[in-house]
Amino acid sequence: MKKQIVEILRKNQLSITDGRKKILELFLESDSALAHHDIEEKIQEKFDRVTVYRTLQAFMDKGIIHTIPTADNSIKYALCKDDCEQGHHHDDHIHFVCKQCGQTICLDEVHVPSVRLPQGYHADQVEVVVSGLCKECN
Amino acid sequence: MKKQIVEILRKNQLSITDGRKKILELFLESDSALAHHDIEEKIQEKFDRVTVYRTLQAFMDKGIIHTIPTADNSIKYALCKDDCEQGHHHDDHIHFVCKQCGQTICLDEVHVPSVRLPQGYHADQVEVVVSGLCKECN
DNA sequence: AAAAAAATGCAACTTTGTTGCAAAGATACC
DNA sequence: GGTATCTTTGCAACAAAGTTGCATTTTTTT
Ligand SMILES: [Mn+2]
Ligand SMILES: [Mn+2]
Ligand SMILES: [Zn+2]
Ligand SMILES: [Zn+2]
Repeated sequence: MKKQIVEILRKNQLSITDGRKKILELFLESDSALAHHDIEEKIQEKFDRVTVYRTLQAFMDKGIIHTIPTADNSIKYALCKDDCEQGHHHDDHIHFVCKQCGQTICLDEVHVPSVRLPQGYHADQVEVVVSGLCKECN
Repeated sequence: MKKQIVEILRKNQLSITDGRKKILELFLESDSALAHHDIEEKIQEKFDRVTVYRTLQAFMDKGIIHTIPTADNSIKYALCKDDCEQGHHHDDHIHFVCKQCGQTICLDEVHVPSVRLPQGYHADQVEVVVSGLCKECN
């Protein structure tokens, strides 16, 4: 695990720091997406709030994590499983938000459906967020 | 128009106040979704920030407007065209965000596709947000 | 027109996010 | 390993966004 973490950081040309290792570990351990707030809560050692922001930004830039849109002003972040790179994400899976337990989950095996847009529109990216009851809560 | 505004408020059992009339007018006039911030900008008369929050909340509760999730912490709001009521929204259309002009648009004529979830999951609601180039910017 | 009910504005506060800069830490090179 | 260089961190100070209680104003009801 520790090995894998350093591996990922190195592969992405990020210097290996305690904060980055810890936050990346959090993502690797978690099976649901994390908001900035969740990260600050879950980290026992305290890293400055600003560091967490900057780390998330760095991970985003490198294509290590991706965002999941929400309607409550609390962007969620999750590991990219696919081959995302520096500046280009290719996460084409859908996301699930459980109304019971509140967890946000990447359903990597469910690909985003293709949507037919009206004449003139050009789609770059399709985000699908399904809410309801998850496997556990159902 | 003025007539329609009062009509909508009355139908939803909201008392007719200047703030609500003005904000509802804004939504009726706009062809793109509005964030809280946009509303404060567009209103010339100044209503207190808190009033705007409370108005949006009231409109949401009544099913007059619906939210559109974003990945940048700026929830967008738009009029419900369908038959949304007190507590139950039935907006099953997709949303489009233009990367050029930044506008968020309800594509009322494009229904959300059905997604097949893994065993055990139960979907209540499907949100689809497509981003790319809009009709105008393409 | 008066009474009752509801919405507003204000103040005070909390939470969230941003920026510049000095200190600390990581990497590269010898 | 030891040192120079480059990067990251924490802190402070700030800005923006969101919440709550309460007195005043406005709207609705009678
Ligand atoms: Mn995902
Ligand atoms: Mn819509
Ligand atoms: Zn659940
Ligand atoms: Zn556009």
